[in-house]
Amino acid sequence: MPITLKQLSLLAGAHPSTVARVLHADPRQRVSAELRERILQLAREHDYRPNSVARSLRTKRTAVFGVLIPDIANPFFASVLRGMEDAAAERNYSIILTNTDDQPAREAHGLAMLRDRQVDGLLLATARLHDSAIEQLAREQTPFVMVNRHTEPITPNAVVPDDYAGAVAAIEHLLELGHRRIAHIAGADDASTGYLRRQAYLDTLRSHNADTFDDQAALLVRGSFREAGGYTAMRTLLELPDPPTAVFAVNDLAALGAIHAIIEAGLRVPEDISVVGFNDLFHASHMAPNLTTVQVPHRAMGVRAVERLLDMVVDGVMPESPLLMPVTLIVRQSTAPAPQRQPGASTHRRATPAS
Amino acid sequence: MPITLKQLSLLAGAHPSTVARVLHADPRQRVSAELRERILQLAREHDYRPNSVARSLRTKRTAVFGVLIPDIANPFFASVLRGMEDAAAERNYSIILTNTDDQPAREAHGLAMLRDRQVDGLLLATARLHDSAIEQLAREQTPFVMVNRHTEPITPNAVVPDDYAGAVAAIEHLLELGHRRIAHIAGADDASTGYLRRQAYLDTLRSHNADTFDDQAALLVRGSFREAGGYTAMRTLLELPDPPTAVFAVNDLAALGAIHAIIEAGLRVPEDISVVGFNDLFHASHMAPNLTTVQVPHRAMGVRAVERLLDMVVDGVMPESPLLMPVTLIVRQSTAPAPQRQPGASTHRRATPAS
DNA sequence: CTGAAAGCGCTTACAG
DNA sequence: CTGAAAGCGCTTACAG
Repeated sequence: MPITLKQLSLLAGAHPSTVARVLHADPRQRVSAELRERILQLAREHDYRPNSVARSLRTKRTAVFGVLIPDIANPFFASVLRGMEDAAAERNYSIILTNTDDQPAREAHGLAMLRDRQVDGLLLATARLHDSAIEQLAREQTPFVMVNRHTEPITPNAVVPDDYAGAVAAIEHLLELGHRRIAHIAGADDASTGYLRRQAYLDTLRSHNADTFDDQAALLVRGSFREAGGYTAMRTLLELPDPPTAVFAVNDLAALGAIHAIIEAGLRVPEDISVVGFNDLFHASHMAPNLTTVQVPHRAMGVRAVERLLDMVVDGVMPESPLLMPVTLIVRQSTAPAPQRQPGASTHRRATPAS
Repeated sequence: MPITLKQLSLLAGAHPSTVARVLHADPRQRVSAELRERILQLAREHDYRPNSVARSLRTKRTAVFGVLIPDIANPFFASVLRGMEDAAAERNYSIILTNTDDQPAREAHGLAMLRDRQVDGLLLATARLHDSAIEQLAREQTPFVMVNRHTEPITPNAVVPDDYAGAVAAIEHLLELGHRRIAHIAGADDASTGYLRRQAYLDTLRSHNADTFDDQAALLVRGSFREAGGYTAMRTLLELPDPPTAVFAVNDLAALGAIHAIIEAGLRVPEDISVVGFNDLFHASHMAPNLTTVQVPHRAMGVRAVERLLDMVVDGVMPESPLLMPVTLIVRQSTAPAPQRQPGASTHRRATPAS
């Protein structure tokens, strides 16, 4: 059992309030040097540590932030969380984690639990473009920051990748390689990431080929943010009479699934089909082949989100505008010049064994 | 501002203690049906939710577990944490996360912070074989469970992979493939994982070749649990006059680094050198080549650890013996029969281009 | 069946 | 310079 303030004050022969003042190094304190020394000495001897729960009840501050994340086992979110925890620890804040699996019921449950625990603010990596739970938080003036995804229209308390610019860079890279049949494996379009990357895809292709481009005919397939979605979407694309020579996947996991489908169909990446991902997951550089992708500064995004939340909660400073984290196209081995299509050549040709 | 119990009791025209009893569905409660209904109704209307901080101060229970993890950005620990959070949420417990980067100072700081927050128990993924911080916790009777690593000798509050059996399976697999020069890239030997996997390596080779085996001459190199360590260790091995034909790495990250070094040297995996990892990381199956590895049930390990801690803290049930999670050798593409060594053939030969 | 009170361990405005 | 008191929002043993 750790020692309490009261016990300490008994030992020191001083009133608890005096002890508290000394321990807080209250600037207005004017305690005699001798008494202060005695108190400090005893606190050290008995390793006195204030009970945060009691302090929180009194001060109405917990120094805890609640985090809602779809799935911490997804390495992207793990990096973001690492950044959050580092930035929080720096200011003696702690992080309580809740996984939601993108299920509104789990989100609601997590939010309620976090509020019951009186967290000082929330970090949400779960925003949908129209998100009633988040609108509710805004109405209640609960301090929160959105990370990675934002609601529509974007608000100053958002810290997100520059999805649009990243997707434009990816598509332009493919165009420069000579690709003309460029597909997009889209994510959920109720998430800003999925929506913006898809929009950038459509806009870039349209502006590049204003005369003939037709949104309806675009090689746009709904996938998901996960591997299985990328796999299924790619199979759909491969069955087209005239399949794409390049694919921009909404993220690295979907790209991974797409590559599986391509290889399974006996085609090669990048010789037959180029693939670009998004995020630059921990292992994007270890995949077969190494993935060309749009790098998002995951960890820094977590850091910045917490810094903004601390500004709001501790310093009362509201952000003026959303923070778009800069992204970078990293060209690796999964993209190559468009193959020369021989008219009439089978698009389902087997990869010729190299030997 | 959420409503408090006191405000609610005013509205109900009943005493706070009565309201509390109704809300807790106290079995011994014998409140008139009418009053109970009125209170319940008002609580619903005003969305009354008890303040956990106040409750915790009173009950001396926070329903929070503290977690010490080396690095949540490591996908292995991310999976473990996911399991922990799932199992905790099931019982309305929350998780506060602290990253330590395996630095004792950060561990001490994290532990102090978690204790100040009055967590009900600790989940430690940071144990060293001789760990004074953990010995201290044991002395103080703080409830805690060790995950993935344990102190020496192993105690009942440990939930760890069956490291020894997994490593034996890996080595036997290589022996069956005809390998005789089998190296080990070891991890830190002050961690049970590193220590046991190394011991299993030595024991298995020794028993397989009792006459000629010499511990001192074993192809044992100190690496680390991270990629860079595997890379450096492999380079050392490749410079030997008679390099190994197979390598058992202490974990998948080290295996990844080793594969880099092998490929960089112009050799092939598995044709020239077989590689086995440990853990089966999320991306072990996506690496080039797909990694043969010992699968550890990461998520389940987190779940079981929390269940044990809940048993201890909530139900007062102490575990009788440590829990060794079963592991499985997964044979993929990074292992193959030992190459036929031609006497005098250069071991640093370039891979012959396949075409 | 319900009320009144104590108290968890702090912090802080109020006195003197 | 330091003490005495109130109170954060609960829970629970004690009365009646």
